[in-house]
Amino acid sequence: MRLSKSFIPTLKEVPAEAVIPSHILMIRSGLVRQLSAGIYTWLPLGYKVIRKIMDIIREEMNAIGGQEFHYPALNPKEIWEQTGRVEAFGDILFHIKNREYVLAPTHEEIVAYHAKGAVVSYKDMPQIWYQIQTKFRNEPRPRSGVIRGRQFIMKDAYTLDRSFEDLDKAYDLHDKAYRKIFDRCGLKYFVVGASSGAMGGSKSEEFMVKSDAGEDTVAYCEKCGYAANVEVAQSVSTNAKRHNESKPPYEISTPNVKSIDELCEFLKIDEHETAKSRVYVHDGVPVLVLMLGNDEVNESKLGSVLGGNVRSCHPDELKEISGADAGSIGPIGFKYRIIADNLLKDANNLYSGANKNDYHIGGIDLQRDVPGTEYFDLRTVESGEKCTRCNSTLEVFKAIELGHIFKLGTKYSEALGVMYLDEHGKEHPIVMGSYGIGVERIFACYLEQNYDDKGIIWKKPLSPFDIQLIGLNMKNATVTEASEKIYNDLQKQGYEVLFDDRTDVSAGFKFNDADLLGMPVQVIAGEKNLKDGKVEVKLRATNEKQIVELSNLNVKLKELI
RNA sequence: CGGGGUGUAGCGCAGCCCGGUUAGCGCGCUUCGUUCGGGACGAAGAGGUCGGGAGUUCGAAUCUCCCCACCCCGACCA
Repeated sequence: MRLSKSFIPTLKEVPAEAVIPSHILMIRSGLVRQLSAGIYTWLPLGYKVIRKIMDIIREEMNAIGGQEFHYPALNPKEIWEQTGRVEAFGDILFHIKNREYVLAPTHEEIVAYHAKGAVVSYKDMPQIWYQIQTKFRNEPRPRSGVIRGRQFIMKDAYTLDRSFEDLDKAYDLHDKAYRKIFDRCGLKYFVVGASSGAMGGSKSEEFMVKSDAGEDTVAYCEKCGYAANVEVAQSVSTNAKRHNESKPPYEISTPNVKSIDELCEFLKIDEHETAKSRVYVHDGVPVLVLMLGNDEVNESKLGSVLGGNVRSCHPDELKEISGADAGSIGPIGFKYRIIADNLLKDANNLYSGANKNDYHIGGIDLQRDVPGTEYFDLRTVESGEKCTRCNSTLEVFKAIELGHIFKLGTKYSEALGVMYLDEHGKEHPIVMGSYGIGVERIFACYLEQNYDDKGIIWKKPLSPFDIQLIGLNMKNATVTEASEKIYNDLQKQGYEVLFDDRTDVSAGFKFNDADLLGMPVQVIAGEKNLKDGKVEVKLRATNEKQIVELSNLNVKLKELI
């Protein structure tokens, strides 16, 4: 493609609305333009990359027996009501104003609808149905460029099986296919076991990429591959001690001592001798949560332990509940339910609040003094703690979810009555699986992982072009003739070439544009080298440059690409 | 939805606090000339409902009120 005739609006300056590297690069290199919050137009160069990603996904989905569909984005609301998901999605679901339609945020219902009455025998299964299509979600806050949009491209696949055993097989096929897809795209990713939430299924895995732009926080062990959302992650941590001798509880005057740090400083004790108190309200009833030292309560873990409705207590409620303000609350004399983190199990000689302002109590033996205490894992894993599997060091960081695979089970088939007959003529609901990949997220994650201060660094699989051919000074006849010939030759060799044939742009400008756009190889045709029958070949990734005989160019490129 | 910020030429910004000619600057764009291997130079140009509405005032980009859009943090996130 000729740059002089292409719409590739590169920008020298950083657009105000872009903050994260991938978003900045997409806009600066003319790949994408924003239309509205969370809604983007893919420009030709960007769409070329999108198509390459989609092709890789297609090849790998077809390889496991997937059949490509194209489901409608516009769906009758009625079907969504039958599965209760109009309510479940709430404001996230886009509603059409002048007809009873919704814009599909995913397609379980539609797959089940078409399977009904059509996939009727155990002989009709297994099936893998997938599509690559635009999805709509009314995100309350779109952000991070294309990473969280209101309209986005998703590959979604659905499996239909007769049994949970067969679903396991379909799930494993997708697990393997996903790894191939992300490997081929050149991404560094990891896999997290996750809870499947409102999708309504059992087992699920998330494929994730480490990134500050991510929306999830995960704990990851490089050594053994343990990865978990911090909402559920666990680590090896040291329990509070149980000393041979339990001191009797005694009150200590601690004027103006509120935090654990202050308490340790005031009493010259170690954090591990203290229990921090947090009060929550669970379905209207106060609960005291005790944590060892300065450990933070993990509210997701707390939520799943307690169930129901949990909120942290307002400061002005504390006095009435406990008799003291924050900083002086503790288990002794607390009149409601008390739960504690596992690390505090049966600890003694602890210091904690006295439920009386400016007083703490020492010599607390949880076994003896607070016998009703229930113990759970309630703490949040932090970077540097040890992995529960291999005892190596865990790292906690933000990550972007690229793909998610679920074992759905029979939720949708039962809701919509999608049944088949087994070999004994007995009726069963079809067992479904659901598997998504965010196409733009692959794009954004690739950029997050492959750029430098000059711009994008493409590798062959996703690069919109293999080669950027730069004709320097296209007003010079030698350069024009030679570069036109090279352009034709390279294309005949089967390379995708972006030819910078602009006549009105200086050399430096072309070099910088080429580095910004980031094709893996640059072929630079200038008067200086052409007069010796040579061109310069530059590798974008390493900035390695070599002068190559024109006659040897094809051989050289074969080595490089 | 809570908190913070921004909105002035295609892009990036100044001007606003303290109202007063014809609203500026850089980049980009057009024309001509020069230059031609690391974001060239000169000259001449085009381009603006100052986000929208209402108000205060002799006079509003500037002050007041309402609304909208976009960005960031949080909540939310099958």
